[in-house]
Amino acid sequence: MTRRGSAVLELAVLGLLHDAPMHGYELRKRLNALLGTLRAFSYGSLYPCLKNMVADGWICEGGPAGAGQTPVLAGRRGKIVYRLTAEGKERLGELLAEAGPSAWDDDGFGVHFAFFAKTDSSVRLRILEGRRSRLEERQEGVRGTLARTRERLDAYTLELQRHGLESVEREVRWLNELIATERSSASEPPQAAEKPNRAAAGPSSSTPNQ
Amino acid sequence: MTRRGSAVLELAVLGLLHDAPMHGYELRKRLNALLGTLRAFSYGSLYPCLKNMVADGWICEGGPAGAGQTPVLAGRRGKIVYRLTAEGKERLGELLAEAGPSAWDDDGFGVHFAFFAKTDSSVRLRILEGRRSRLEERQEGVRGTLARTRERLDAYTLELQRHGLESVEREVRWLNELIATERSSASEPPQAAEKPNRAAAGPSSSTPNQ
DNA sequence: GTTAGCATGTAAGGAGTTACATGATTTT
DNA sequence: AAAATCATGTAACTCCTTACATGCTAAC
Repeated sequence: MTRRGSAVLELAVLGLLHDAPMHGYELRKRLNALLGTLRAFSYGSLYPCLKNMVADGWICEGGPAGAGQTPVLAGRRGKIVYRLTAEGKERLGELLAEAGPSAWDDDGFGVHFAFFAKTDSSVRLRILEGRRSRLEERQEGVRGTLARTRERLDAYTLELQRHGLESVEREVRWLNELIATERSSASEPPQAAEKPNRAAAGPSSSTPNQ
Repeated sequence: MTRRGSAVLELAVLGLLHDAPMHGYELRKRLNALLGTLRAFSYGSLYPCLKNMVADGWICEGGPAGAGQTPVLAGRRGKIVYRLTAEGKERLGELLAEAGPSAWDDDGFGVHFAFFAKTDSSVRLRILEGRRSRLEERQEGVRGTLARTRERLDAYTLELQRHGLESVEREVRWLNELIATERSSASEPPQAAEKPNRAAAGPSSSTPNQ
């Protein structure tokens, strides 16, 4: 159980490698595309994380699936293609089933949401609701201190608070819509989804990648 | 020039102590009230920062102003009231005159904005514009990778990207309004901004969201 | 054959939190 | 005087970035 960076990075890597084996460089691009405005990781955190995940047995070096061995391009320094191991898939399943606080906070929520297509409907709902109540708590806190100190604040500070609160309100409204959609379509994908998996039956998918 | 935490914390402390001398505990409350949803600091970063700032000469221990001496409540462990030194005021002035990248990024912008009442109008404008172009760059980047990878993304990931982009667009519109206000009132204080906005700037678009 | 871009890696350190340890003051 | 809260401080640890170092592969 070697220590590593955040659970965020671990989940993101597992989730991306679940779709297709990849090397680190490519992984980083997809990672930052996936997280968009939320976050960006550098190689300095990605590569050590990959090492640790290999040590933990979640992922391994080597080509797609059937041909078990490493390509062995000379002694060292070729591309290293990583893929999920069986334990890695299991681990991914555990992480995607997590609906506790770690999936509600600013760091965790985005990644969990990004992999909602791989997540059970009930878990999705609990994460959305957890996130919402987390935001509502924050709203309460800010509104409280704001009420207690409004008179001492200048116009700019006030405007900053106003904009901050409005952003949170906006996200709450967004969550409300998502929750409503999620509830109305009890187990369907949102509208045009295309990955109804989450059955985990077929191991050797053997995607002829690259 | 002892090392310390971010320039954010330094500026925030200087700005708050400029209004009134305070001890650390109180300072932290004001700090987190000031930054609202943006940020929250713990004692573990505040107290060491205060020490460093004393070492640098920006602040010193001791009561308000006229009565120069420390209250000296026994040998140790009473409240420690900090106040700005002359050098500290100078330093604050320098930091408030900063209109470069450090005042545009996610960390820096909020604090600089919070002290806009203490900032020159021209500097305010440059910071707002810098922040805006920073956000527009980010928009471009995300839109680009989104366009290149849209087909491979499921509905949830897409929704995440959409919401992220919309948040950025919203902040850009906010900045546009602020910039317009700033330009029209060349050197006046902002206005009694309670909630008179939503009509100030060019692009408007009246936000149809819900 | 040399520049440019792909690809992997690591050491140093910055920035901040958590958890703990302690003491002072107020409330009950 | 016990409990709660105010107040200060620090050591250990987490997480991530920057800056560097290296090598492979394609284009010109």
